[in-house]
Amino acid sequence: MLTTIRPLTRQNTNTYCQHYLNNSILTARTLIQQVTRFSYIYFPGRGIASFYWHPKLKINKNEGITVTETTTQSFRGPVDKKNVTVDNEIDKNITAKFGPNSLNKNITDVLKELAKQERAAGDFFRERAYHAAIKSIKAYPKKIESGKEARELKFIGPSIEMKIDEILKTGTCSYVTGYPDSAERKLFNVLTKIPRIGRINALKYLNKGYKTLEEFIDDSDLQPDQKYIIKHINELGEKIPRLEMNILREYIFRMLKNLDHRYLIEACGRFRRGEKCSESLNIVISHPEFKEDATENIDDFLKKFINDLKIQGFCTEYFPKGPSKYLAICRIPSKDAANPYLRRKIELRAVPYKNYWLTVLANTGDEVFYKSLQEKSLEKGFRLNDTILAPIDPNSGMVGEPLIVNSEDDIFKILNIKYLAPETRDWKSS
DNA sequence: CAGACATCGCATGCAG
DNA sequence: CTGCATGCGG
DNA sequence: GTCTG
Repeated sequence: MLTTIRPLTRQNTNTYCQHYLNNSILTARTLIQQVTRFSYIYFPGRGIASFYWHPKLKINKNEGITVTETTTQSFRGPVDKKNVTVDNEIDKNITAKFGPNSLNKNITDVLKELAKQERAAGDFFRERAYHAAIKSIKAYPKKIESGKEARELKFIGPSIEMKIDEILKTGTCSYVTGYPDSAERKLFNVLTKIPRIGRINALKYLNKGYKTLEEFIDDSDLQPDQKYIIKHINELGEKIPRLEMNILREYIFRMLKNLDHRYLIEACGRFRRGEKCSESLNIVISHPEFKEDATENIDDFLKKFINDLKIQGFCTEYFPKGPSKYLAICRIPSKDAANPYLRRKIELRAVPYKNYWLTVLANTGDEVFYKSLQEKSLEKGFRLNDTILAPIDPNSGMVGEPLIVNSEDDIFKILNIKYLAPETRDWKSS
């Protein structure tokens, strides 16, 4: 037996480092990547941008962290001249009631389309600019009668002013209609729905000469999950009605509670925000006994659980997306064989108990709301993501001890932000 | 009018 | 192997 | 795309 000879994995050869911004343990490789990629990082309350790392911090999974040599090296980016001011605008937006203001839906709908186009085109800043404009218009309590009137609002400049005039006149905008809905563009839109195919790869495949999905599915580079999704692209593209999401959720919920009533489960995403339908269901699972330092147990649990779902026939197929995260294709068992339920996408993940509410918050979204919340947290001197809520020392920029979070409300309380019900977190759409 | 705006951790691929 | 670039996702 | 200095 060649027990002494094992393949060298990349992980074994890496030196691990501690990221001073969020205390996460990263490989030196990744950390250096981050340094080069984001040459400066803002700290709240001061404009200094710096980055520290421990190149000699080594991790052994069994023995824990051993510091072989503590060299602190700092990278300094350009110094930010302007003072970071507390932006009352954002505060208002965060805490204000965000009731649907459909007075100017005719305009925002077109702008939303434009934002979508810019995203597909890869222009992140224009996409963002349109979203800012939409937000601004939604907060405006009157019906907009002219581009000039809208120009007074924040984030509306000369370009959008013109577009609004056009929208008011024609109901649409030549930038929208001017985009030909060609076969190529349609294929592009479908391709980007496939996991791990974004706009770059979609373009690459288009340039390779694929004209239809049928041709594309034979591409040898495709992974099983990609092939499966292509095969069922229409079925899986169907939106799940809320009622059905509830049944799916209930099924998993009962399975879990039968195992142990202490399991925590939350269906996040659009479902939690109270929307009528969604393309997938996003489920987060935890348990008080899920410890942060024993993630293998959590991985094992989820693996077994999802396998059980498959044995029962509820889950027809599943694809790992990481050790504690799966894409499960599920179908509600139907008594009427002639009318089976459709296959649905369920994102299942299990997390340590400490991260449960942070993960739920992050996964509930929407994107725009959560991003604002993260920005707001930084301003208030906290680091917030799906694994940590911790104060940042304004002088050193170092992240302190993670705070204990036992509910979603805790997070809002710590940040001193009024709790927002999930239903009101719909900032991007509607 | 030029430059800022920016989740970030991770996988992957390339050149040397 | 290292250094570097870049795409993706949620 | 808009905003800032």
